[in-house]
Amino acid sequence: MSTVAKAISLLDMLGRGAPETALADLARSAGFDKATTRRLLVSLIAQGLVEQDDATRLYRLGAGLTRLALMRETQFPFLRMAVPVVEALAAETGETVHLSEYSKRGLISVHVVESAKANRVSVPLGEVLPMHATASGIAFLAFTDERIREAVLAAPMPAFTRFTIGDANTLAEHVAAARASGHSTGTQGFEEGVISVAAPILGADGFAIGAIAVAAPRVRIQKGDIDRFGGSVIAAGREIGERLFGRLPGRKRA
Amino acid sequence: MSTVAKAISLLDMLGRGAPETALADLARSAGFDKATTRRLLVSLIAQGLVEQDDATRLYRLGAGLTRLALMRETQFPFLRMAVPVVEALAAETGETVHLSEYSKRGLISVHVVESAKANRVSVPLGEVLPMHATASGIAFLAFTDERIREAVLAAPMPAFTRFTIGDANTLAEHVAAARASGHSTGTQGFEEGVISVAAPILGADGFAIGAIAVAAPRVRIQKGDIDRFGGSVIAAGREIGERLFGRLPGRKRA
DNA sequence: GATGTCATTTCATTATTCGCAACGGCATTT
DNA sequence: AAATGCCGTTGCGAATAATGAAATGACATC
Repeated sequence: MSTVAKAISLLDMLGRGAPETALADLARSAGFDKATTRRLLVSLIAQGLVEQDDATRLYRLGAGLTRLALMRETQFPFLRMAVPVVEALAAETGETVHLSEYSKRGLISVHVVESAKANRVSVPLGEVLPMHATASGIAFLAFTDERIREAVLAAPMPAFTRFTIGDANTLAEHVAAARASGHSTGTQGFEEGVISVAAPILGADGFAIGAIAVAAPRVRIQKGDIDRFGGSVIAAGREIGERLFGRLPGRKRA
Repeated sequence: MSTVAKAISLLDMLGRGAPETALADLARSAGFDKATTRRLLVSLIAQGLVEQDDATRLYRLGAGLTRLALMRETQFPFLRMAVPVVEALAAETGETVHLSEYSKRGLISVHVVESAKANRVSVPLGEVLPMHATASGIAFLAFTDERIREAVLAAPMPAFTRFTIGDANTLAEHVAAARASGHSTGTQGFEEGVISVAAPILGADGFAIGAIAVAAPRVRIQKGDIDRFGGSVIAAGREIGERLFGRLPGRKRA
């Protein structure tokens, strides 16, 4: 494990739990020696990625992360382009809508608009969505590079509910159906009682870079709702792609 | 120089220039060997903080940064609490308003609402504002921990314009005036033709954690505008602090 | 006042990182 | 077509940075 990987894993741990963490807790859950952990934190503090409370000695994520994320957003305005579309879709459907972006680790939920209804689906920001267990993941897989798809199909598929897809064949069927129809459906695969409908967001090269999804409590879904949501998320996903890269991204750039 | 410091400096370079950078350029401007640079990038890619275009081999900042920044925002909702106040101040003043947060490197501008007027001040997101050359920096210094203030007063003060404050005595005077009045004024110290008025945002311990500022073209500022803006930014800064930490943070936590 | 926990520092050992050099791919130039 | 130059990538011995055990001091609890 490289030193930078260790340092970044500390950032992950700082992000996971409470807003602030003690050195000993961090060292314990990371599995590093206390001295090692502290040296890594000192390096991260010097770069502004971590801050330490002067009084309590507790560590927390630093503003340097916000800075880097803003610089990325300036270079590639994913949120600026996508958020209005997400809001519109949420208004149209009245259900929770969430937007996710591909990363090595999985799909990262980067924006959420929750339904105004009392019984609604909640999605934490920054959460990593598993590819095999969510509508967003399946929609993404259906339109991504073959190597990524094969890697996910070959990887283990942890079960989150008793409905989670657990084998490569079933997953491949769902992916094929999504590629054919342009949208995917997730039925309680990640959380019980939740049904989602998702569509991919395509990049300049025609491969998926993320997904947009409508998520609603199962009890509220009527016959026809899924098809209606499907058409809406497809349109929304396509509009985001067009706003980011211009009109009509085809399979493979010209 | 620690390995993690090198890796993070690469993230900085990726954020600075064009949206995508080649390995050779990165190695050159960072001063690392090509092999070293690449190994660091590979580590960063594995963690999702950097992405590489499969076709062009160019590197760019990755979605993992957005994830970490969102997790931080979840733990400490600075933007969620502050943005509405920034918007309100922008609406009230009709000028550009920007919000910044303290970091080891300087004040990071984390949100900007630009004036609707044609002649307006523009502030790039993620930019690091120098403490000695901006109204925000002086407002921050006036209400920060003594050690941070002394460190800035002792540090070199690069000149950005012919109006930039260049010596510790002058800066200390401005800071003292800001502490007395509750707000600061920046007169073309960072960019010519721009006047800013700023107030601190105080944390739970009574020390500054950031600043909020109104920035307008010098030619539009009338007599009385500065005092009017001063009162408004003080109120806005205080409201952000209250929204974040509850009512009435005094000097030093009880 | 004793005990336990915590953050921080030190130091010899070890493992990781480093930079040189070489290779193959690709484009432009001769 | 051959040659040149630049690029990204990889291998290997040398150099350096990271490591973990242990010691220290501060703090709170018992």
